[in-house]
Amino acid sequence: MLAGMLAARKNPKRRAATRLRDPERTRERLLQAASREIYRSGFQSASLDTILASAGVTKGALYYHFKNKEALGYAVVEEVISPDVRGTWVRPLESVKDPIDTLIGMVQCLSVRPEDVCGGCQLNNLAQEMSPLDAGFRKRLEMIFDAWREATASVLRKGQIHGSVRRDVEPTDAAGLLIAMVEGYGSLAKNAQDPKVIKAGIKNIVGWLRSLRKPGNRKRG
Amino acid sequence: MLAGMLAARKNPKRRAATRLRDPERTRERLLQAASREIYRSGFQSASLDTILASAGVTKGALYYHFKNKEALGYAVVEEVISPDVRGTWVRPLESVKDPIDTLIGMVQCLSVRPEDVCGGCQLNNLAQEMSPLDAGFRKRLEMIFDAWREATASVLRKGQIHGSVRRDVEPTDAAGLLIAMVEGYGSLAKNAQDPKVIKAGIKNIVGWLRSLRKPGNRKRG
DNA sequence: ATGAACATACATACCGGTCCGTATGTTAGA
DNA sequence: TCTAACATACGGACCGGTATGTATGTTCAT
Repeated sequence: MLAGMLAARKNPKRRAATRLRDPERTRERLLQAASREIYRSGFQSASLDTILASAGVTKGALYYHFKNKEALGYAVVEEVISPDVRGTWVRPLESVKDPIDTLIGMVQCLSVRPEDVCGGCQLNNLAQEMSPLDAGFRKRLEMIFDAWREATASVLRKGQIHGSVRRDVEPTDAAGLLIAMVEGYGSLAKNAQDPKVIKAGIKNIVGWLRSLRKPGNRKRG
Repeated sequence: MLAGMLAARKNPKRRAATRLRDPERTRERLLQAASREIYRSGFQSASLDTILASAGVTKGALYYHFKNKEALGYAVVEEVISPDVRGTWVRPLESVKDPIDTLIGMVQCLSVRPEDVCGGCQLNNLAQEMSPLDAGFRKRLEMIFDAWREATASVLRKGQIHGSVRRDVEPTDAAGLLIAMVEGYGSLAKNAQDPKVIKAGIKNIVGWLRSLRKPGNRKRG
């Protein structure tokens, strides 16, 4: 046990002993490289050779860790995109006081960096490309959308109970509309290749979010 | 001219004399076939062979009428998608009485046929795929979006003058938001592969459109 | 009979995927 | 403890299929 850890100190200065033969790291590098390449080129046009070059490994490594290109894509959805969306749109909604303020803050945190705007939303990109073509992608992506919408609807319901959200708001409808707005503006901005579109979108979405607040509970006048 | 030409009348009864050698028709068939194949598979994955088989011609005809695949794609944007969007979202706004009612009617006319919902919006599909990759596509598609937004904003401005639209509405912002909602719900429905998503979207968009109406001008209580 | 409007055949490049080799770790028996 | 035997983790050549694009032949229309 101990001997194993200390073993093979051949080149103490070069190569931190963990560089070679680190399968978890290799798999993670493949996932990240695939995520980037899919983000740039779409799944169908994503070249495995490009992914391999970016990850610094070869076909052998890829097909050891993943059955095929499709499985690699599924893994990107489950292990890269899904955690990302959860961290951005679901976790911030747990244990929250004012839902509207929180949602406004999240929308205002949408990236306006040109690189992000021009590339679009990873989730939506893949959904648009693959959902009509591949049920495996579709189901995995729909689970992410569902989690996003349900988390938003849930926080709106809590707000209604607490009294900060209008009672005539349908939480599920409003959550769906919010997501449609976010993705819709993301699409327009991606096409325009211009962060100004997203900035205008944030302003308008925030305005709509304010309209969900119960009269008399306004934080800003 | 009169002599010599025995001209090989092999099959006089088949082939109405105008079927063969109709370059305009050939070009149009190529455009329509390309439009369908691009709609199904996206531009990058659209196969020229599939397009040719669908159009019933061969490579020679394609490369006689179009310089390359890119030029064919551009022509689809300009000669198929652009007129389609104009007919659906721009022309109905010309010479209109109540802008809100008209916009509501247009949104309610959004197709809920499974085939259309599952395939998504031609315009948005191409924009999402190609805008980050090809400036030629991007500019052509942006012109279409601009025309759509400007026509909508214009009709809202007229409504403000006429008194049917609230004065605190920013026409350009509202037009952009409407388009974002339409495309956003279209994206969600395409991913869900379920017309119910679009139906819910129509309901919510219509509700938002009603909120733009000037108080006292409501057509419906 | 001459150019326009195609059809045919082919060049070339790249794709995902397979196959086999090999270096590295791990285990088991003497 | 040494090592044979095996499992793991890759490297890299190679293959069939398909992609766009080209070069050239053929036919129709005037």
